[in-house]
Amino acid sequence: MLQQTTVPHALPYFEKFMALWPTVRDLAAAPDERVMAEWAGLGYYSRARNLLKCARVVVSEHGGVFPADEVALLMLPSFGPYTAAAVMSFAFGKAANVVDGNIERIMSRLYAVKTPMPAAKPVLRELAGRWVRDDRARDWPQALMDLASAVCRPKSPLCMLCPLREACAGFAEGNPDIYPLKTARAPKPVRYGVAFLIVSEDSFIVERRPDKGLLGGMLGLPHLDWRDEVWSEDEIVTPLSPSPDASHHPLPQGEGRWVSVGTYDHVFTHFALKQQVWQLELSAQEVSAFLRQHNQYQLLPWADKKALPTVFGKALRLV
DNA sequence: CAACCGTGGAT
DNA sequence: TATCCAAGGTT
Repeated sequence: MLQQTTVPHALPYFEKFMALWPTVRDLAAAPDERVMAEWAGLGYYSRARNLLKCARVVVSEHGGVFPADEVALLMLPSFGPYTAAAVMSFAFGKAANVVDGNIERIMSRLYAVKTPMPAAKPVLRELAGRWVRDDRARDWPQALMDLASAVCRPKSPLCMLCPLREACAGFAEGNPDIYPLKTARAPKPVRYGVAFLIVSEDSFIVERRPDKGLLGGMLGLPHLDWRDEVWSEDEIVTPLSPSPDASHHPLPQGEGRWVSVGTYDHVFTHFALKQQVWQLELSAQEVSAFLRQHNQYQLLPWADKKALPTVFGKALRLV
C-alpha cells in the first residue's frame, strides 16, 4: 500500500484490510471483486491485483509463510527491489539494502550526485549499499527513511538539525535542496470523456473493467472513449438515440430523458481528464430489460458507491 | 529503458 | 490553478 502512496492515505486501508483478512491465507481466499472494492480510492490498482496474486502464491508455493529470502521474495508478484529489501529488514531483521525515494534523496545530497533521475537510481543504490550494516538491521533503514522524511525533506531541508551535515557534499555546496537532479518532464496532455450515470431507484449501472491497463479490474461507469478532442453534443446524443453505432455504445434509449449534469476534472499520472456526465433515470422494468440485453453491465447500490475508483466517484458527487 | 499506472496533500 | 511528490512495480 505504501508503494508511491503517503502513510496517512494508506493507513485506514491497511487497518481495514487487516481486519477483513488477518492472515495471508484469509486474503488468498478472498474474492477478487471484494479486494478490488476495498482498494477503491487508493489508486494504482495493479497493486491490488498483484497483492492478491502474491497471497495466493505464498499459500500455494510457500505453505502460507513468506520466505525469509530476498531472491525468493523478489519472485513474488508486487515485490520489487525496494519491497524485497524492506521485508527482509523490517519483517525478518536481516540486513538489506533498502532503497526508497527517501534514501535516494539522502544519498543524492550526501554525495552531490550530478546524474539526473531516473538515470541516477543505480548510482544511488550503490551508494546506499555502502551504508548497510548487520547490527540493528531493522532500525538502520527506518532511521534513514525517517531522517529523510523529517529533516532531509524534498523542499526546505532542515540541515541545521541533520546529524549528517558535516559529511554532506550537498550541504557544502550550499544548495542541497536541488538534489536529486531531475530532467524536465513533458506537460500532461488533456483528454476528454463522457460518462453515463444510469440510475434506477437505489442503484446505478456499472461495468467491470478489463483486467489490464488503466483502472484494470475495477468497476466503472459506462463512458465514451477518453480522447484528445472535446466531445460535441451531436456526438454524445448519437449513442443515446437509435443508431448503427448503438452496439458499440449500448446505452438505453432515453427518448429525450437524458440530462447533462456537468463536467469535472480528474488528474491521472500521465494525463488529465475532463469528463462530461449525462444522467438517465429508468424504471425498474426498464433497467431489467436493459441488463438482460447487455450482460456486461451490472447494478451497483448507491450504498456501495465507495467500490468505485475516484475518477468515477466524482461523477456521483456531481449529482 | 521509457512508458504506464491513481490519488490527495502540501506548497 | 499549477506543480511536485509519496515506503515503486510491471510491461
